[in-house]
Amino acid sequence: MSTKSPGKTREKLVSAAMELFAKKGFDKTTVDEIVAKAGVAKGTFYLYFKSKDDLIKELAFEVMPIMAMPSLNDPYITLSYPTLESYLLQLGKEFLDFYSENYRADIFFHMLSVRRRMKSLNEIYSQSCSELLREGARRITAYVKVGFEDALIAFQMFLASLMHYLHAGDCLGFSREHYLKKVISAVIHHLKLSASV
Amino acid sequence: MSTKSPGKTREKLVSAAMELFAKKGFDKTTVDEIVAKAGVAKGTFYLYFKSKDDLIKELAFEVMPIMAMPSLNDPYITLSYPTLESYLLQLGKEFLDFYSENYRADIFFHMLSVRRRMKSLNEIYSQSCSELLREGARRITAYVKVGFEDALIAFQMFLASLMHYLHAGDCLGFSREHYLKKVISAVIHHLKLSASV
Amino acid sequence: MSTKSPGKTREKLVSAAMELFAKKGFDKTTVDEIVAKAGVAKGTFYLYFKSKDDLIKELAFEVMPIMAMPSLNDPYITLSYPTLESYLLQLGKEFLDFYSENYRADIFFHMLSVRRRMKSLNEIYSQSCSELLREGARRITAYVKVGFEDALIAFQMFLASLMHYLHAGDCLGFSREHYLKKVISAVIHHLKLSASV
Amino acid sequence: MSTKSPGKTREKLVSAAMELFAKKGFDKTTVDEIVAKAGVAKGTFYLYFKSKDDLIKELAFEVMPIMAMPSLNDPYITLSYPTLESYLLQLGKEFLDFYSENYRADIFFHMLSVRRRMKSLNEIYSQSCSELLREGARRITAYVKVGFEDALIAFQMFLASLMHYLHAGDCLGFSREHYLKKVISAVIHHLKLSASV
DNA sequence: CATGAATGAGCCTTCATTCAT
DNA sequence: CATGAATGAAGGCTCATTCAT
Repeated sequence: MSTKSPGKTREKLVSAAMELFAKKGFDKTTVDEIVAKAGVAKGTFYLYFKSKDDLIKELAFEVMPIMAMPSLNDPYITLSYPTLESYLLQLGKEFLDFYSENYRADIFFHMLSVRRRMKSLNEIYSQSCSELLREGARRITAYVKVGFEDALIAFQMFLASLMHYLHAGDCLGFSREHYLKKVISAVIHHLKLSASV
Repeated sequence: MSTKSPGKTREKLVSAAMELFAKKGFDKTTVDEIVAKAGVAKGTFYLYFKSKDDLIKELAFEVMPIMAMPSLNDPYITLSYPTLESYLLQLGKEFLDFYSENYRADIFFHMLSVRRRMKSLNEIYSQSCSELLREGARRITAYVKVGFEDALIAFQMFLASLMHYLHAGDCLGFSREHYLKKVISAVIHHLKLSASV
Repeated sequence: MSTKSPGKTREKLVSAAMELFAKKGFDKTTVDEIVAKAGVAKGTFYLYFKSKDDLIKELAFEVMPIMAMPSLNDPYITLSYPTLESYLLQLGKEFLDFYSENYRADIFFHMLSVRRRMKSLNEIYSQSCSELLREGARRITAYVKVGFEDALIAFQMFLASLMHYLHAGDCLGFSREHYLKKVISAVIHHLKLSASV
Repeated sequence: MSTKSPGKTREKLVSAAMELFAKKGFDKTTVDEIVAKAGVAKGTFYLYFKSKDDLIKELAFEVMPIMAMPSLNDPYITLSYPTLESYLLQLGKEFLDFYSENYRADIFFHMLSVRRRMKSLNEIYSQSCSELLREGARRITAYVKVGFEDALIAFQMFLASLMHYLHAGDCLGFSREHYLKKVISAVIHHLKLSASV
C-alpha cells in the first residue's frame, strides 16, 4: 500500500514531523498526525522513538545553529574566500537561508525555551554552541591577527546579530544584504581596532 | 476561607501563573495549578481570562525586551550618563538583570517560537520591538553624530548581543561585565567609523 | 439527561465497576465501560479515583472476608445463638451467601494474587484479616473454655474451610449445609479436646 | 548468536515466563519481556503458544495444588509414615515448601480469579482438584477406619487450612510447624470421633 | 463575582498478534 | 523453525473549558 523503501521508516517519521512542526508548532502536533503523514501505524512511531519528547531531541539537533553554517566545517573553504568580509558574508547568507525555513527557527526558539527543563537537550545545545563559537573564532584568527578572546566575542556578536535578525529583522525593514553588510563591517572594525591595540 | 482582598483576584492569578511558569514552563503548567496557587476556584479563572492562551499574552507583554530597559523610557536619564559607553552599559546591565529571572527568558523564547501562530502576540512583539529599536537609535543619535540607519543597526547589534548572552553566555565563560564592555566597544567603534565617513 | 441525585456519582461509579468486574474480571474491564455504565463522562472517573488501581482498593475493601460476616461485629448477637454450633453455622451461612455473588470471590482472589505488588492493598488485607481472626477467636472463647491460641487456630481453620469451599466446593458435590455441618463439628471437636487437656 | 540447544526453545520460554511472573505478576509481564529473557524472537513465541493466555494454562497446570504434594502420588510412600499424623505432616510441609516460591501462590490465586472466564482452565482445575481430594481421602482411609465422605471432608479441611496459611499465615504469627501440628490434630480428632460413631 | 462538579475530545503509550522474509 | 518490523485497537489519563448554582 505504501512505498516500501528499505530502512526509510525512521526518515519518513522525522520529515513528517518537521513539516508538521513547521505548520502547527511542536506542542500542537500530535503523534497521530505524524504517523498519518508518514504513512505508518501509530505503534511504529514507538519502535523508533521512545517518546514524542525523544523525537524533538533528534529535530533539535538538526536545527542547531552549527547546522546552519556548513562552510564552517569545510577545511578548504577559506581558499574560496580571500577576505574575512567575504567569508562572513557567506556564513551569514547560509545561516539566514537555513533558517528561512521558518519552522527551523521556531523549533530552535522552542528548544531555547524548554532546554532548562530538558537536561539532555541543554547539554546538546551547550556543546554545539561552544563548538560553533570556537570554530568561528578560529577561522577569524586565520584572517586577522587578533587574540582568540577577541575573535570569540566578535564571532558571538556576529552570530547574535544573525539570530536576532530571525525574529526582529522585519521590525526595521532593512534588506537582508544591507543588514549583513553592516553587521560584518562592524565586526571587522572591532577586530581591526582590537588587533592594533 | 481565604483572605478576600477586593479586586486582587486578577493579580493573584497572574502572579501565581508567573511563579509556576518559572518552575515548570508554560505548557506544563495547568489551570488547576494556577487557581490552586492563587487560592480561587477553577471557574474564576475564566472570569478574568478568555483562555489560557489569553493569559500568556498578558505575560508575554511583561517580558518584552522593552520592559527590560526602563532607562530607555526615562526622558531625563541621559543627564546621568555623559557618554554613550556609560549609557549602553547601564542599559546592558538592566537588560541582563531583568532576564536573570530565568522564567522571563523562557517565556520570551516561548513567545518567539509561537508568535507566528498567534497573530495578536506577533503584533504586540513587532510593535514593541520596533519601538525599542527606534528609541535606542534615537538615544544613540543624541550622543554621536550618525545617521539614523546606522544608529538602528548599531542598537540592534547591541540588543542582539545581549539576547544571545542570555542563552549562549555560559558557552564561553566570559564574565558578564567583560562581555558587555567588549560588545559596547565594538558598537561604538562601528558608530565612530560610520560617522566619519 | 441523566438522573441527577446529589452526591451519588461516586456510588454510581463503584457499583457500575462491581457489576462489570463480575462479568468480565478486573483486568478486562475498562474505565470506558465503567463510565458508560455509570452514565458519566470519562473525566469524572478521575475526579473520584486517582487511577483504576485506586478503585480496586475501594472494591477490595468491600469484598474483604470481614465484610462477609456481619454477625461477627454485632455485640449482642450471641444472645440469639445459644451454642457455638449455631453461631458458627450462622457465620458460615453469611459468608457463603456473601460470596455467592461470584464477582466478590473473583475480586477477592484477584486481590490475593496481586497484593504483594500493591503495598497498600496488602496492608489493608493483613489488618482486616487479623481483626477478623481475633474477633472470631474472642467469640469462641465466650462459648467454650479454651486458650486464645487454640481459639485462633480453630477459627482460622473454620474460615479456611469456608474459603476453600468457594472454589473447591463443587469438586466434591456435598451440599453447602452438609459441608458446613461437618466442618463445624470438626472445629468443635478440636476445641473440646483442647479444652480438656 | 545464541546457544542453540535443539528443542529447548519451548522450555526456555516457559521458564522465562515463570521467572517474570514471579517478579511482576502475570498481567504486567509482556510477551516482549518473555522472549527477551528467553533469547528468542518475538514471532517464535507464537510458534509454541497460540496466545499469551495459552501460556498461562501451561503454567497454571504447574502450580496446581496437586503438584505441591508429590507424596500423594507415590504408591509406596505410606510405608515410611506409620501414622496418619506423620503422613499429613509430610504432605503439609511439601505443600508449604512448594508455594513458598511466592509466584506459585500468585499464579494459583490468579487462576482462581479468572477461571470462571477461562473454560479450559476451569476444567483443568476442577479435575485436578477432585483427584487431589479423592486421593487424599483414599490415603486417609488407609490409616483410619472412616467413611469415605468423612475422609473427604477431613482432607478438604486440611487442604483448606494449608491454602489459607499461604495468604493469612502471617496475620497471626504462629510458626508454620505449630500451625501444621494443630491443624493435623484437629483433623484427626474429627476423624476419630467420626469413626467411633 | 465566585464556585467546583462535570465534561469529553484528545493525548501519549502499550502490547498481543501477524506476516513477509 | 526462526525472525523482527509493522500493526492498530485499545488503554489509562489529562486538562482546558463550561454551566448550574
